[in-house]
Amino acid sequence: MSLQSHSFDSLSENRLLNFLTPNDRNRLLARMTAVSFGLKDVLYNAGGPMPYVYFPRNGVISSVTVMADGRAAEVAATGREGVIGLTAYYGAGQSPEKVFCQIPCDTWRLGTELFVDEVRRGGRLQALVHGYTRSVMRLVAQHAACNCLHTVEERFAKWLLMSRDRAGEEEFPLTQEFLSYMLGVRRASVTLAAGMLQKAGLIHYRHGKIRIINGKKLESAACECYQIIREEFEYPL
Amino acid sequence: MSLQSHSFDSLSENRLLNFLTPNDRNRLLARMTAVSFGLKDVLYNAGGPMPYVYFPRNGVISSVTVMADGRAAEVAATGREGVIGLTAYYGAGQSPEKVFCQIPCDTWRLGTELFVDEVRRGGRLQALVHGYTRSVMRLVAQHAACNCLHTVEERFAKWLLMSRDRAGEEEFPLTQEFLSYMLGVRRASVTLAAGMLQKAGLIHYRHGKIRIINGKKLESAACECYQIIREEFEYPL
DNA sequence: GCCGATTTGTTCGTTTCCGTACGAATTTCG
DNA sequence: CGAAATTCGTACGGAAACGAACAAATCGGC
Repeated sequence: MSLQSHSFDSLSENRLLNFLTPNDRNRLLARMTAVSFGLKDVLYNAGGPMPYVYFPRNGVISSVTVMADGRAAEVAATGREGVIGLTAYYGAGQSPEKVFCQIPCDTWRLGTELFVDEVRRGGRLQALVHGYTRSVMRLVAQHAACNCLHTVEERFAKWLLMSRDRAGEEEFPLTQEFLSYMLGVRRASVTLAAGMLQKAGLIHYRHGKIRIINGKKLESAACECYQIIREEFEYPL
Repeated sequence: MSLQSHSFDSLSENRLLNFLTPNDRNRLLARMTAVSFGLKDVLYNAGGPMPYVYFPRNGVISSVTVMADGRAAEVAATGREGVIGLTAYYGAGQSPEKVFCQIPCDTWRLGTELFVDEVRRGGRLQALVHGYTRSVMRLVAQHAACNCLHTVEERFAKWLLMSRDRAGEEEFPLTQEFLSYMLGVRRASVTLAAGMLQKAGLIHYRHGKIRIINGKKLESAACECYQIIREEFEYPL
């Protein structure tokens, strides 16, 4: 994690912040700090405190539910369309999930209490946060059903496409070990699925990096959940 | 679905409403109608309108995500601890899920716009709704991971216990066909799991009715997710 | 360019669950 | 009471994924 100084740009690269009026946005930015995260840097531990909320400007942040035996599954991925620490606004004292950096990213960091106060003021920020809440609930619900009903290969493709959309990149760092943790399956199952998709020419990967070759066909390989989620997050105001 | 007249009792049998001040509660009750639902009655269709919200007084309401091929999986069960139609407050024009009656119940029905206006006033109702939102997000996230990581038998036991807590009954109507729809698995898989639990003396079932015989042991048969969710909603033992 | 660490490929037997099908038991209703 | 409908038991082959282990490929640092 690294801190940087910043000038008060008109746009913030975060969708929620960008929908604010320039006045509101600048007031918030004045209280924020630019913070960057590297691969696997932890923002919150499960059951740990949430002193800050974060507005990603790029990259992807993952939230995973961890079971008692250490196994885990991702419940949400957040990019520049959202904010990390939403549940604090709804009264959570500790993070219910482990939250960490999946694709290296830059964020705006804001003290949690400041965030809560700002949202409570109402206005457009509150409307945005409420709309985002609705989208997150839909996302998690769709994942829940998806995890019951769809194969590893379909979920693998869905996951890649979602990461691409959020990061805005066709290539990003990703090990199969890591992804098996996200999907809640064996690493060998990921190898199998990855091999199929690579043979079909949809992706290319190699020692910790993966690249999407044919996004259109990859969408066909993914389950319907991907489209549903993508549409959910294309909310205008 | 049936409508009944009602007198303005001081308590409503719904946990959210009961936490309100008597004044607030009575103001809401004055605008509500008592509505009862029978098995499989539909409150909202997926993509359909949400003209009313409902505060259950007993029984259980299920929300399921339905896929294009008709298969489905439950993402939430709601009893007297919550409210149906929460997402309307967060700006949803249509229900993202199919919502229907799982265990026959009586509810208080309130016009959606009235509900939204009341919550927007702030005060204790808003605090309760926000806290409930947090709990629901946790519930759905836990289900999402659970669906990846736990067996049908574990999830079966979890489901029974959650239904019992919400309905406040040890016995309720339930067909295996119905449950297979909830769990997103084959009916034959449910038969297998049910047979195991019955042989072990934890439950007894017969032609559409199921009874919990040994709740304590059933908790051991369930995955850890059950306890986590129960604590989240602070159900009494 | 070599070495250790990381990442990926592959194998084995096993378990869980699937899709399908059909018969038996139970309940409902005319 | 008898017929129809619902619900449950079970069986089959097959697919998907598991847990574990080991070998091969690739990369980064020296």
